[in-house]
Amino acid sequence: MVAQSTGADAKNPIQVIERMMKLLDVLSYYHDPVSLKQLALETGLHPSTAHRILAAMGATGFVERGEPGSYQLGIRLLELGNLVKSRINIRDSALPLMQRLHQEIGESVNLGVRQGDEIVYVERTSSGRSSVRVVHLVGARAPLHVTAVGKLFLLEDGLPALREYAKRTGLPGLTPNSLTSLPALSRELDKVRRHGVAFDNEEIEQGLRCIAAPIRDDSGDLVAGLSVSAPAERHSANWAPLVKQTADDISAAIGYVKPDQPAARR
Amino acid sequence: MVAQSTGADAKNPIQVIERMMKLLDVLSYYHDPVSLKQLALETGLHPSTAHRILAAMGATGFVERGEPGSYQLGIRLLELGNLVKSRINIRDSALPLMQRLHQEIGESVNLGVRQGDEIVYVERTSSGRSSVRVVHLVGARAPLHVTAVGKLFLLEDGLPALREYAKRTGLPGLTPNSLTSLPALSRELDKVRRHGVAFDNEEIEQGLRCIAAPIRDDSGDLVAGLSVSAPAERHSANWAPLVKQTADDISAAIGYVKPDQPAARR
DNA sequence: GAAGGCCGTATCATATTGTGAAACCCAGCC
DNA sequence: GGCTGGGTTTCACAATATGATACGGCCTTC
Repeated sequence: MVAQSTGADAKNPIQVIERMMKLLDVLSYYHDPVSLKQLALETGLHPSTAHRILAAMGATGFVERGEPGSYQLGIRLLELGNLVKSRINIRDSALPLMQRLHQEIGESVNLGVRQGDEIVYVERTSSGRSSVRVVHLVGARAPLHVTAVGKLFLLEDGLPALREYAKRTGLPGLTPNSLTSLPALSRELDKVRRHGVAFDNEEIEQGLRCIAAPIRDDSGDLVAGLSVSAPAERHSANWAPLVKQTADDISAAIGYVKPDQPAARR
Repeated sequence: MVAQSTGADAKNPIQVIERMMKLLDVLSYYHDPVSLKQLALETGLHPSTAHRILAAMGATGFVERGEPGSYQLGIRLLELGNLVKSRINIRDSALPLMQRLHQEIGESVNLGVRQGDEIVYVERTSSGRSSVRVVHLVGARAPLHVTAVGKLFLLEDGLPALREYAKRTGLPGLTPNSLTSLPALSRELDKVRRHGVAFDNEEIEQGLRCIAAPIRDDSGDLVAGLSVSAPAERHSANWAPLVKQTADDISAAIGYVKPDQPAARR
């Protein structure tokens, strides 16, 4: 008797539910149907108990039974998942985290999405703290290759698409620092890949620098970029980890899970 | 005491889980955050009980708490849902149901997906029952406008795209019955829309008729068509409901939920 | 500004609920 | 045929979740 539970328990989260989650964890770990024995083994539950819980979940479509004694995640989860997805909204999910970042850094934090060959800024922290309020109003647009956020998208596109973009747009320069040649831009994107964050070093506007990190949705698609923009003299490269972390947090909030660490919680 | 449960219970599906599902049902019904009271009311659970269960679910990400006492479905469901989605495979899900249909009708049952301007058949029931085995081998291709399955996709595309298709392909005819003019094809698609199934009346091959119904995935996209093909003399229009039903069953199996009846189960 | 609701959360004795050892059953295998 | 090894079902037991009650914010009302 008594739970010989492997891990620690938070408070009193109804053992049944906790066990249920354990089972779902195991099921989500193996993409193929799992046998009862296996489940019982890995969760540390009695086969009997596991069976009972699984049966209950089966009745509601949480799990499906193929061969008797063989279980896998059920479509009901897909239904519910889609419901969640439909209510998720990047701006709303991002805003609180953006504000947190804004508190920490004290500079403008922006959320930009791609629209064709441009980045459009859809959200911006609007505290009055910073006296010199630089930059992008909400709704502002800018070419991909001169913005930090835009570079994230260009990298995602891959080299062939980058070439087309270059040909299509001619890579216009807005400041002396703008990267207006394909090789220069390509090298820059390589840097972005290595760092996981992108920079804009006075490429769109003199005296303005940016750092941006990618935000991905539940299917792994790059859906937005989070950027901090500040006057060049106040800019600090130390922000990079913070920006990246915040972007990751937002990604998580909208359902992104790192490819290597699947949905399993434990 | 005693469960004053509204509905009937299957066997002994662990009350807690059943209750949990009730809560999820209510949560999935309202797309916005729901208050504890509301939940308790609609599920018939004691506020205290509801609270406890919700807390447990909250600990695992099944539900999220915004304002205290305000609950909504959590991202964990999205994670699990995506896992389910990734393992779902139309062919595998469709096959058993196709075989069932094949039993009932005794004619070839085919599964076709779109590939550019063609339908390609990716699965076919292969019982030896019917001596005269007509039709499409797996892997066979055919233009959209002369196949029942193809018409489903053309209808989905809408009129403008249909015009482009017509211009692009020239609507070649394969038999005297083929519809080779835009007006004729457009009228035909109207029929498809009204009936919910599409027909092919010896349009691809003399003496061969088909009925097809649409298969949709969890996001409502048309992903395949299910068709029954038979020699014209054996063909029966009575199959239509059966084909439609089977296609609907397959859709359900891969996560499609009818738009008007959301994920709620009860 | 105090009183009164209202709603979410925490407490705790109670008995209803889920538990798990053992029995059962069904295949497949020696 | 008997045996092993899984899945499923049973059942007496007590640990478990239950829900009446109490608590504590917060807002509205008077």
